[in-house]
Amino acid sequence: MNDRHMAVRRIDRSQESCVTVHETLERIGDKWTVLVVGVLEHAPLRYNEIRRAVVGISQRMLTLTLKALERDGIVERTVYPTIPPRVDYELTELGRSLMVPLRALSDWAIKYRPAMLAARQRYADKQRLAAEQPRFTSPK
Amino acid sequence: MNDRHMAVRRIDRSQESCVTVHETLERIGDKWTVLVVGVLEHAPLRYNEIRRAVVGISQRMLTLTLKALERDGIVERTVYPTIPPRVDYELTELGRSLMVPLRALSDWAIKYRPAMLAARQRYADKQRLAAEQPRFTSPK
DNA sequence: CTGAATCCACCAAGATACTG
DNA sequence: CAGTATCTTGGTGGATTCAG
Repeated sequence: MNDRHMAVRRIDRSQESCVTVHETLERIGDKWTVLVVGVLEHAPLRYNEIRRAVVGISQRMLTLTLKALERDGIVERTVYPTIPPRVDYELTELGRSLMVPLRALSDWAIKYRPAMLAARQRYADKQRLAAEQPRFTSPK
Repeated sequence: MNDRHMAVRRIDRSQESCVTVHETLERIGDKWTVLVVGVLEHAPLRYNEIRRAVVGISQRMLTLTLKALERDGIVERTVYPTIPPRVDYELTELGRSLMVPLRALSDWAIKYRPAMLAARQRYADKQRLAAEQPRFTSPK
């Protein structure tokens, strides 16, 4: 049994954790979640404060995102029954713990984004060349 | 100027890194990327080996995912011009560096998933109670 | 075996208007 | 101020077929 077979085997064992990451990413990998969590990192904010901080988010999406975050215990919702009503959102302990891997991802993104963009550029150039000079590679 | 104003101010400064995480998550937060990267962690694999390892992925999605990963320099594609053709995919150095924050996220997911599920359960119970016994909270 | 191409269903998400 | 409700749409992803 060669390396390849060993590797394919090993997939089964690591599949579990892969799926777990996948599920987590499906949860927080949507369009707005990390942005909302991000603005809540340093202090609790009110509904409209979040709305202003997360540029471009619609009311609907903010409400849905916050509700999902509340449901999963990432943020806590506090209602002050005043007039006008006031609702604060703040990260829970669980939410703050999420900031750790998020920061790791942030560090990676900041460090390697240039490399990614460079790779993308190289790929684009390669594609462009292949399209412009097909006679060199596929002399039909 | 109180804490809240300070916090709102600080958002501007941290906005940049938040957006960076957000962009990265939009890139790898899709349905299949992490799963594909996951199975490639330990060894290069051929197209159909990946297909079998990532249960449920369609040909189309695998091709699209691999192409995007190749474009961004996460995986490298090697063609062996044999008959039948053989194509190996393996993580690049950049791809392997991505495994680090991914593992951090994995650790978080494994550690706190129970807490998340528990929170979700509590939320569901709370909703159910509010729906079943509206007379206690909103005596219409 | 490794794709590319086409068609189609579904859903996330935006816009808008309304409410307590 | 803090949401809900409804409508609409662009894009993601699945199924299927064709090709080198």
